[in-house]
Amino acid sequence: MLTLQQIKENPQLIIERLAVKGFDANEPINNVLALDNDRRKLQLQNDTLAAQLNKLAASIGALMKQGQKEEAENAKAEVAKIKEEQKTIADQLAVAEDAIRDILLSVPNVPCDMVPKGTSAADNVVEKDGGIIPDLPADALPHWDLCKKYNIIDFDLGVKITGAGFPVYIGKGARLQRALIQFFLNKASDAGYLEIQPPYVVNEASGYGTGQLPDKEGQMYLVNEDKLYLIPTAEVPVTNIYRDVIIPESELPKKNCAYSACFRREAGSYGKDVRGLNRLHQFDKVEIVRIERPEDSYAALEEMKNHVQGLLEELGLPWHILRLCGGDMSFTSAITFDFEVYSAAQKRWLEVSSVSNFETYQANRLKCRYRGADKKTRLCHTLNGSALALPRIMAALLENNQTPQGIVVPECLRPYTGFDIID
RNA sequence: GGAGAGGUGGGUGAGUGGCUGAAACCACCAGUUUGCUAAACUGACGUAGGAGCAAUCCUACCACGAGUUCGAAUCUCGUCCUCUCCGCCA
Repeated sequence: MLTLQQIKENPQLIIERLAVKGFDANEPINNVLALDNDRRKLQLQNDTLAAQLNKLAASIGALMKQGQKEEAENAKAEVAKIKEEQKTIADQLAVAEDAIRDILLSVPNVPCDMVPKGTSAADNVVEKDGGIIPDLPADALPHWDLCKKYNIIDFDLGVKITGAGFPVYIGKGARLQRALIQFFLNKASDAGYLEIQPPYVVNEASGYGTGQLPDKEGQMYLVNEDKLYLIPTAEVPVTNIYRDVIIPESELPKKNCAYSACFRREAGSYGKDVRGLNRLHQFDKVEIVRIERPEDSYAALEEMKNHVQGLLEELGLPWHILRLCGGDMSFTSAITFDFEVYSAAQKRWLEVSSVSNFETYQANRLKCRYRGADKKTRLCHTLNGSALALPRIMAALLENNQTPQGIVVPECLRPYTGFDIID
C-alpha cells in the first residue's frame, strides 16, 4: 500500500498518476488527508492524557509509601475521571486509524511515468520483439494434439486423478519439463540470483505480506484445517523472507530465484483460451525476486527484462515485450512488462512472463526496509518476474518445433534432456 | 495424535507489580592506541506514532488479543507459534 507520507507529499500528483490506471483517487486521497488531520489531533490528546495518567500513577505509588492514604485516594479518583475521557478519545483514534488503513488498502499503486494510458489489453504497447515465427504446414497440430500423439502430457489422466487443469507429464514430456526448470535455474544462478527452495504453502501473514490477502483469497487453494494457502507463485514465500526485516544498505540488492509449483484456482473461463497448457491450476515456474535501493530499482528492472529476453532467445522462440497500459496492470504494480511467445499452431501470443517493479508499495505492507549510511530506515523497492513460466513455453516449443520426424528440442536444453527429438 | 516446556531488543539471557524501554554479555557502528591483523580502552547502539524551527519532549510496543490494578514484561483468561519426548511416517 501507499504510505501516508507519499500521499501527503504530493496528493495531486498521485491523483493524476492514478488516473492512468483508470482509478479516480480524488475521494480516497482527500478522505485520507482529512482523516490523518483528525488522527494527529486525537493522537496528541490521547498521549497527553496518557502522560497525565502515568504521572498520577507514579505519584500514587509515592503517596502510598509515605502513608498519605487520603491524598492517594484523591489521586485515584482523578485517574478514574481521566481514564474515562481517554477511553472515548482512544476509541475515536482507533476508528480514524482503521479508516485510514482501509482507504490505503483500497488505493492501487501509482503507475510510474513510463506507463501508457489505457483501459485494456488492447492499449498495451509492443515495445520490442525478436525471433522468427515459423511457417508451419497447414496440418500443423496444436500442442494438445501433439501431447496425445507423442504421449508426453496426459490431460485426461489428470482429470481422473485430480481434475481439469492438472496435467500429467509423461516420459519425454516430464523430462523436458525438468530440463526447462534446470535450464532456467542455472541461468538465474549464473546471473547472480541466489537459489531458494521455498515452502509451497504459506500462512495468512505471508498472504497479506504480498497482497494476495485479503482480496484475492479466492484465487488460492486453502488448506482449511491448518489455515494455510497453496502458493500461487514462488513470489509469495520468497518475498516474505524479507517481511519485517531491516536490511543493511551494504547487503542490497538481494537477488533470489526459486523454482516452485504454482497453484491457482482461477475458476471461471472455458474454451480454447484455457485449452491444453494455456491455463492450468497447477504449473511450474521459476521466479526471480529482487530487493533494491529505490535509486537502483529501474536499472534492476531493465536487467531482469534482459535476462528474460535472453532465455527466450536461447530457446529460439518468437517473442515480444508488452509495456502494459495503466488499465491492464495489476493493483500493486508501478510498471509491468509482459513477455509473450508466439504459439504457431494456435496462432496466438501466450504470456510467459511478467516483470514488475512495485517500488515501495509491496515493501510498505511487508515492512521491508533498509538502513542507509545516515542510520535512517527507508522502504526498499521490490521487483519480481517470471523467468519463466513453463506450460506456455512448453506449448510454444511443441508447436513451433514440430517436424514430420518429431518435435525438435532446442540446443540449449539438450544437455538437460539427454535427447534431441521427441518422436 | 498424546505428554511436557517455553515465547523478552540483531544474538545469548536477567527480570514475579512501581526504581525496567528493559541488567549483563556478545555482535554491529564510531573513535583512541598499535608496523599490519589481533587485542585493549572509550563512546554510541530497538521500532513506530505525535508535538516542536530546533535542542528536546511525550506516547505505544517484552508473541498477539482481552482483563485485573492507581500502576503490568511481571497477575488472570483466550489465541497463535516454537521446542523436547512418545506415537505415526518420506
